[in-house]
Amino acid sequence: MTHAMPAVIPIEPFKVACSNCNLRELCLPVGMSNEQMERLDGLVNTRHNVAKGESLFHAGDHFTSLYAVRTGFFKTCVSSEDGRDQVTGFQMAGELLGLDGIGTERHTCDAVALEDAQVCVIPFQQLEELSRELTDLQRHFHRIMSREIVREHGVMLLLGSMRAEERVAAFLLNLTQRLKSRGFSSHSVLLRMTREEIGSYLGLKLETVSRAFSKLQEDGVLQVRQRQIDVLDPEALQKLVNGAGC
Amino acid sequence: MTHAMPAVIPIEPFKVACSNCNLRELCLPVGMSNEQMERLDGLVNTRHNVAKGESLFHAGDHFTSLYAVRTGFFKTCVSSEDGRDQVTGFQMAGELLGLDGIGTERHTCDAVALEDAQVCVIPFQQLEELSRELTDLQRHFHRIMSREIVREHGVMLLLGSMRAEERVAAFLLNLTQRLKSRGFSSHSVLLRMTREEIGSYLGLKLETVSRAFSKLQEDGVLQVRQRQIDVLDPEALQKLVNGAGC
DNA sequence: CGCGAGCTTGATGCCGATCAATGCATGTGG
DNA sequence: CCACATGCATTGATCGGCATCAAGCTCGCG
Repeated sequence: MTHAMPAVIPIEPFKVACSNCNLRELCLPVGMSNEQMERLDGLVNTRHNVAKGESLFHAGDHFTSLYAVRTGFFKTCVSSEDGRDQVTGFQMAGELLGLDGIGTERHTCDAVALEDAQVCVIPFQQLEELSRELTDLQRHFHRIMSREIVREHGVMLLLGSMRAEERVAAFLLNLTQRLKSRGFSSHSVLLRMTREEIGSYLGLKLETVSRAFSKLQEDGVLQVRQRQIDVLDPEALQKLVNGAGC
Repeated sequence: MTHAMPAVIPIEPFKVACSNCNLRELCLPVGMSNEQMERLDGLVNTRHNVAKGESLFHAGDHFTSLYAVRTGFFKTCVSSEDGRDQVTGFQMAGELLGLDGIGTERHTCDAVALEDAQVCVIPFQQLEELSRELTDLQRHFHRIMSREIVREHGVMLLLGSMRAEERVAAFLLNLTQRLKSRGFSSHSVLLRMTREEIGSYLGLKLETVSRAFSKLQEDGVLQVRQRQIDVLDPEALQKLVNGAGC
C-alpha cells in the first residue's frame, strides 16, 4: 500500500475476538456456533484504526484482506481515468469492506473513513481456508457477496429510473433501516457525509440534494437542521420511493 | 417455479461435460486441471433450453442453481413494486446467471432469453460442496462474484455521471470487448436487444438511445443499420468514455 | 472575531423526457 | 403476390427537471 498505514492494535485488554464482539449478530459470524466462532477468532486478530478522512485502502492497492467495520462510517468510491468519480456505497458497523479486491487481487475503489473508525482485519486467504471447513461460514460469506450484488441492483434501479426527490427518499429510508437494525432510532439520523457525497452516490449535484431536503421539509416529511435529519413522516418517504410512478 | 419449465436434456451424444466444452476457458472451469474438471463434470450434468422471450427464472422463484450460458443471450432485470423496472445486465456465452439468489435463497430478478438459448445447470449446494474440496474452484467462484460487484460499480459510475452519448459509447465498447474475447469481431455487432432494453440498462429512453446512435453515425464513429452496428472508429468511442470530462 | 468549509437559495440554460408522426422490416391472411 | 397489421426504429417539436452559475448564509474553529 502506498498510503500511510493505519495503526495496528494486535492485542487488547479484552481479546480481539468475534465471539465477544457486540456486532456478531450483524457481521461475519451470523448464525455460527460458539465452537465455530472460536475458529474464526483465530483468524481475526488485528484491528486497524482509521482516522476521519483517511483511506483504509485505495484503488490499485494489493488485496490481501477484507475488513469488517467495528466502529465509524465509511464511503467507497470508484473513479474513472478522466477524474469522474462516484460514491458506490456507505458502510457502517458490521458491514464488510474490500469485496471488490477479490476478483483481480487489487482493490478497485477507495474506502475512506467519514469519521474516526476501527475495522477488524480478515486475511482473505485464511478466510477461504476456514470456509472450506466450516460450511456455515462458507454459506454466510457467499450470502454476503450475493447481497452486495443485489444491493447494487437496487442502486442501479434508483440511478436509472428515479427522480431527485425519490432518490433522496430512498437513500434516507435505507439509512434509517440500517440504523434501526443496529438498535438506533429510525427517525433521527445524524448524517456522516456531505451533500456532495450524497449527491455523488445518488447521481445528483449537491444543490439538487439540498433542494430535495428543503422540499421534503416544506412538505412536513422531514425536519432538516444541517446534518441532523428527523423523519417526521416515514410513510410519506416510503410512498415517494414505491408509489412514485402512479 | 411458477413459469413453464424449459425442456431438460439429460444426456447428449457428446456427454454434457465441462471438460469437453468449448467455453471452458471463459466459464466456471477457468484454470482448472483435467482432474478437477472431471469432478466438475459430475456436478454439471443437465442443460436447459430457453426459447427467445422465455424466462430462465423470475424474481421470487426459489433459488437452487446457478446457470452458465452456453449459447444465446440473456438480460436480467429487476422491478420495483410500482412497476418501474431496470435492466441490470446482459449475459452471453460463458457468463453466470443467478448469483442474486444466493443471499435470500430466492431470485431477485428476472432472467430473460433475448434469443433461443441453452444454459448449463449448476446445483448450488453441490457447487459449494465441491468448492470445499477444490481450492481452485473456490477461488475462481469468489473471483466471479467479486468481478460482478466491480462490474456493477462501473455501471453505477456510468449511470451517475455520464451523458447519453457517453453511456451508449461505453455500452458498445463493453459489448465489443466481450465479443472479441469470445473470438468474434470487435467492430461488427448484431445487437440482440431492443433500443428500449438498451435504454433501460443505461438509464435512458429509447428515443435518446436512437438519437445517440444517429449522432455517432453522423460523426463517422459508427455505421448503424437497425441492429447491425459497425464500429468504424473504436478510438473515438474510447475517447467519449474516458476523455469526456476534459 | 473572522475565516473557511459546507449548506441554502435563486436565476438561467441545457440535456434528455415526452408527445407525436413517420419509416422500415417482418409476418399473416386473403 | 399484395394489403394490412404489428413491432421496432427514427426523427421532429416541445417541455420540464436537473445542472450550472452565482450569491448569501450557518456554524465550527483557530
